[in-house]
Amino acid sequence: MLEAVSQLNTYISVDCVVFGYDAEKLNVLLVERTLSDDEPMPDFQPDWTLTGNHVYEGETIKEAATRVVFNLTGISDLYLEQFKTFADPGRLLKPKDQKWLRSIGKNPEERVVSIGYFALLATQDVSLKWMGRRVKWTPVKKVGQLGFDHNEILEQAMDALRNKMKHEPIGFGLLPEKFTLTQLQTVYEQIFDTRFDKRNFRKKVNRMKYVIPLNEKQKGVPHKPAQLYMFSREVFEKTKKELFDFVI
Amino acid sequence: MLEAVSQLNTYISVDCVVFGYDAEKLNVLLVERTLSDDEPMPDFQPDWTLTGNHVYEGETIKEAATRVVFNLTGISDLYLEQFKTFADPGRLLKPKDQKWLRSIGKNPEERVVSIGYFALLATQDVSLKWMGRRVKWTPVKKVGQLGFDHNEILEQAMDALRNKMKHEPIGFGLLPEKFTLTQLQTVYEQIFDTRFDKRNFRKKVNRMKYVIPLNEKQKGVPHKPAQLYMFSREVFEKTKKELFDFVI
DNA sequence: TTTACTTATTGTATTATATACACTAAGTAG
DNA sequence: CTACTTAGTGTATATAATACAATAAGTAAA
Repeated sequence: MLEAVSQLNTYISVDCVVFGYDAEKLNVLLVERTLSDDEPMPDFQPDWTLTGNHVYEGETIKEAATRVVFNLTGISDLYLEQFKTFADPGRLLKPKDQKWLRSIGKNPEERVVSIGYFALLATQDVSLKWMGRRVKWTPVKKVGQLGFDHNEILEQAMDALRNKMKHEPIGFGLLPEKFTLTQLQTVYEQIFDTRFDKRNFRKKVNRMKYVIPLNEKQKGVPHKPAQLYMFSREVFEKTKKELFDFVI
Repeated sequence: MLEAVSQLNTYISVDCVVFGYDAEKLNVLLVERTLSDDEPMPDFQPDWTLTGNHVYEGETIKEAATRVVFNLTGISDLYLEQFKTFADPGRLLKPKDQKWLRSIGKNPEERVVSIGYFALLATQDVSLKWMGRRVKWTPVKKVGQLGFDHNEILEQAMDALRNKMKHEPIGFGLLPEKFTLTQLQTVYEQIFDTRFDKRNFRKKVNRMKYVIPLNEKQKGVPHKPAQLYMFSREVFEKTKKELFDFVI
């Protein structure tokens, strides 16, 4: 991955909401926010934030987001989408945020624009990289109070994810390359917090010619093994219908 | 409208793609880019750009976008949506852009983040305000080369508009409050560059209980006057179906 | 080997929506 | 009253949505 030699821009950052699905639930990647060891600030309790960084001069914002995700996961080939930008005055004005900004030598008055990206992957494809700070998966439903305005950013990312998933075949980004139909159904049930009828769900998938059955079955399960499938974006692009599937 | 006393931030701007529909075609609001009169730069030919401005310190980015649109149109109650942010290095590096930036005393090296909004309105509801620069409606299909990276921004706005219109009832934002079904159909035909069957289109609209017939007909037309309708967002919110109208 | 257990897989009937297609109705203008 | 223009409507067929329950294919334990 690109290792920019140029300087970090101080007022443009990207925040990445990295969603990881683990066959049961949707998780989000968080990093611990601490002060550097030599900072004498005993009242600063470490807490958690989304992953993000400022952009290098000379780097595009998408490159910056890709770099952030790559540095933590080692993955660069994933679904990554810019969903919203956060630039309001007051977004970094909580006392704890101000304290942290000062501690790393930033001007806490400076207005920082943060461009939000969300990324999708299957947690089983990832081993988290230690980048000098603790990193963890947290179930989205159990995320507590985050640093900065990151709870807001996470919420907006969830909205964007749900919206996109309603109309584009991106749920596959949360599954391993080979998956079962039950796994696929469960992804949608988890994210939309609902249940579907199995037969009707499969009828629907059946019509989608880009969900392709493989000559392979699940292994190592203590019950009837399920058929494995893969997603083909190529077939999707070729077979998708245009229009009149729209709302007025 | 808010008249900020604070200073303009130099590196955060909003660009507004103001779409106006005029019963025939989709237009976009452009402003002329000139040098101030006392600038001795005879080789700078005026050209056109989208409408935009930097944000005031203390102002949210949505407020800034609302202000920009209000100042040109006098309208503040319209559909306005953040669709994408443009912050790549090199987006303002064309010689003409550099010349212009220098002429207004900006550092042309500074990296400027521009947050893109698009807005919808019916041109007949608007009388353009003279803000010291020429302003005009241009048919989207006839837009030539714009200043800065505004052709790129316009294209992305069109993409966002089409996408949103496929799944949300926002087409009404381009029509006057009372409209005919033919007008509604034409909006969609223009924007998606296609034709629909009149009977099928009306059957579809008929099922949408939030498109409400009024006790009123078109006036002053030299043929059978059409029934007028209105859109009710309230009814829409109450009657919209949840889920399973999704793509896997 | 048999039984219990678990998850995978499948079909039918009903209703709603999509699509293709052409004629009549209600105005104005001359 | 005739010509012109746009508004408004119905039917038949195919596809998709929805509600609903029994059988199949494995493993694990008796």
